[in-house]
Amino acid sequence: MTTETTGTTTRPRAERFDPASYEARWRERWARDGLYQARDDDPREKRYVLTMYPYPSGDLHIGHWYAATGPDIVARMRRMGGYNVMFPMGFDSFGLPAENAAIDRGVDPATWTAGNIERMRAQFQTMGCMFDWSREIVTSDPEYYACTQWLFERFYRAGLAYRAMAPVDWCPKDQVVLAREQVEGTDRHCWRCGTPVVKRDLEQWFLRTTQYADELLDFSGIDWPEPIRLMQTNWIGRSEGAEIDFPLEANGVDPIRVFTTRPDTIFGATFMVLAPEHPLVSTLTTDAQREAVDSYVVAARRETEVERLSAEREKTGVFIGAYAVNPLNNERIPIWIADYVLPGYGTGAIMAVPAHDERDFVFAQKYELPIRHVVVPASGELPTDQAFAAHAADEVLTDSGEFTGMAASEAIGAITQQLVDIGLGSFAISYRLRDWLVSRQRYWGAPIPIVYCEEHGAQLVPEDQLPVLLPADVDFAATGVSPLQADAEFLAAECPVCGGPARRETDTMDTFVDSSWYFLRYTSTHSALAWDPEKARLWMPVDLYTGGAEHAVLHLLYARFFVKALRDMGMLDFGEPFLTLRNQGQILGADHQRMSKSRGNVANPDELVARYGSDAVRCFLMFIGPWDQGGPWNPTGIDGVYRFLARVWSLAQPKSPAGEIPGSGGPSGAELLGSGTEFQRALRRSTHVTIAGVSTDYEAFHFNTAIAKLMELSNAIVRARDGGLDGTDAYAEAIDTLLLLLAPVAPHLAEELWARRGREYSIHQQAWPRYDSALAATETIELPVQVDGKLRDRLVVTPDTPAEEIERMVLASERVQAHLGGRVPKRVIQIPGKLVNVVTPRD
RNA sequence: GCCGGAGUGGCGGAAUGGUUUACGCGACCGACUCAAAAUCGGUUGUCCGAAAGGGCAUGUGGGUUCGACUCCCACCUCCGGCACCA
Repeated sequence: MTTETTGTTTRPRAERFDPASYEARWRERWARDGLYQARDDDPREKRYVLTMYPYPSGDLHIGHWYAATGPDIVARMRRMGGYNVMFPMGFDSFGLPAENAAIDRGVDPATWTAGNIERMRAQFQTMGCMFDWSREIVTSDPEYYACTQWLFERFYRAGLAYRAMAPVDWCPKDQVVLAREQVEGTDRHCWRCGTPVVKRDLEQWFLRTTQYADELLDFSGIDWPEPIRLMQTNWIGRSEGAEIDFPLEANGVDPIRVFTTRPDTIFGATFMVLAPEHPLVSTLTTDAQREAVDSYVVAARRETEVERLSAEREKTGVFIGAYAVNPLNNERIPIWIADYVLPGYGTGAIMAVPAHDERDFVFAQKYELPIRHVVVPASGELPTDQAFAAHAADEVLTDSGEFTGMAASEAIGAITQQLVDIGLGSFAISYRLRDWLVSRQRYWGAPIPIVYCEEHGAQLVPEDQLPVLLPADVDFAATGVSPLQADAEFLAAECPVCGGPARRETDTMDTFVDSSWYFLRYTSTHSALAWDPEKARLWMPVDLYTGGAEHAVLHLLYARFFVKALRDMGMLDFGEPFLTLRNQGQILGADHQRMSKSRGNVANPDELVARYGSDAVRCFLMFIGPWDQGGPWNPTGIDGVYRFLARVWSLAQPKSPAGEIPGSGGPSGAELLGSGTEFQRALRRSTHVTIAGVSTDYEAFHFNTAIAKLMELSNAIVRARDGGLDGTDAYAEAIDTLLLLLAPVAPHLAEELWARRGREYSIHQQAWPRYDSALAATETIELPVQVDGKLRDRLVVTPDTPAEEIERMVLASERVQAHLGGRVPKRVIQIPGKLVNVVTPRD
């Protein structure tokens, strides 16, 4: 026994803080006891907490720890708050890397994936999260993808899956088509490998996401971050306007239908533009113009998507020789083709109003087409030149026949109505959103359950023949052709209608199909059905979903679409999968770049865990800053968090054999008030202020400030100990509360110390500490005193001191008097309990 | 270009109308040690001053207010998303 003279009182030397001595032991115990298994028959109210499952790339990196710890904290707090919490985990295990490994190294994708999953599962387990591993799912298991195929068949039967020839984005490196959402950036590159995509006309499978465009814009009833809602809203891109038919001058041809958001500018339409791909182009082109038009169309087809869509590129086009008629003033309008009009949006044709549309303006200038202003500011000032006039508020129509003088906002409806009345127009809405292209020309995915019969065309594989299994032992040569296409045994099928020979579909599904319903599978992992309806009703929807914001218009949009479609098929009774969504920030490399193997800036948590323990890594990650912000990785501060945990370790060691649980039977706040045990009272105040603060911080995902508050409490406990308070009920209450509040962040340390103090196993099954506002209240407050807004003095008063008394005390203050310098205060502002400000007359 | 988000000590950050810089890192000083590490105690926005004390400071410039990191207007920089969508 040693005696220390400064800082600490005499006590036995504490056992060294060594997380490795207990962390793994508790994890084994928790697993053995099934502590984190969510039971379907638990009568308590359910909470389904979910974090996005990872792709099994091989190793867990620091970002996985960061992403998982946040929801784990909330899940653990909810559980201690009395809820039946499910927090499952699984693997999104189909996808290209496995297949590329097969090509590069000759390993079977299934073997490669299984090995990665095994390693990552073990790494996940070192985090000490309360994952319910009994519900684990692996999307490449035949049991799982049988359900994915079965769901595809439901979508097909509901008319929500269809096959169509379409110009699609093709990644030449990965040899696969991509969904629109998987093509990124100004140079239109592949989301996975970064190679610029090219356009190809291919027959592909689509899911009809556009059917739900309007409903997907409705976020009422779900609590999602504003930026994600905005991104989805912009992606869907709803535009209200009109479709207008422009009859052709030549007889016997259908009119050209355009979409516009500005029908009020129709009197300013001086030419029309069709997309080069527009079906009417070849019929309308005059012989004189045919050669020029044909060569333009061919050139446009050869353009890459990048060149075609670049906004900076100079606009080009060709007059096709034909004319249309403006339905409202019968004016003759020349028809052009130009590739700045896109075939896939609206009707693929526009009325060009160069005075009021910047693109049309540029085009008109280049080809010297007339520019006519038909909308002017209400003040009546006409533009001095024939320049482009950006849209502004309070405009009126001019030079627009009977509509001249009408407010532009009103004219939009009035002109459209007139067109409706004469049968040449309709109110219309256009969306940017396209249907979801789900076919992938690769092996490692769920085969699309379709066969093609010469006589009966595309037919679903009968349900009792599912799953369509991926063949083993296939040849993964880098030929650019899916190995399935070269597998005669796989290709051979039977037509379910006539029993004759049929060819099997060789495309597999986008892995985002797998992840569009995995949250349903967790509710009934081993069910023969995709999910057990009763279990889904019990657990769904997900109460709290967390993950990266990069999925805003991918997974998060697809999953909402899926659930809405399944609801309309009568398979679910809700329309939103995730009630509350929170996005974690991204942990960047030390070089402030995204972590990636190729950059060599991936931080590996294993060394840190070995040195400091899981709890310290968890705490540190949660402490470095706001969870939704992320930031560059810099492990220097971990020592501070480790020291904090070591301090908790030494503080919470039992002084004597385990005893009563103090606090519960201790004096109430009211009894303590004025009891004379002022120091104990101060400690209890710290304890209860911390309960309130940490609870609200966890709930708001403010883990960094929650940990700061726990550090403050531990500092207060150190002072109390040094003041001789250990042994008191207030002291024991502070320690137990500290452990309970710390348990979600540092589950191993809290459990170990809880056990050492002789408390009931497990700390993770204890009730969340109760906050007593009377105990948190203060008897005296320190009021800052300002003169003209600058801090000059402080005043200690009781909260019930009358305002007149405070004012008298403030004005009596020497320091205030010194700063007044003889001036008479103009007024004294008091914010009760907050501050006093003495205002002097202005010079 | 359009739509979001963010700019506070040497560093990560705290405070969303009321004491700017909580909590932590780092640095410096001290205790313990033969010494070092670890641990513990202290100091730490900046300028002037021996001190008492005072001036200045939350990207920039204005405004509202007794009082602004916080609200309003204009601008600068950085990060993310979208990008010829009629």
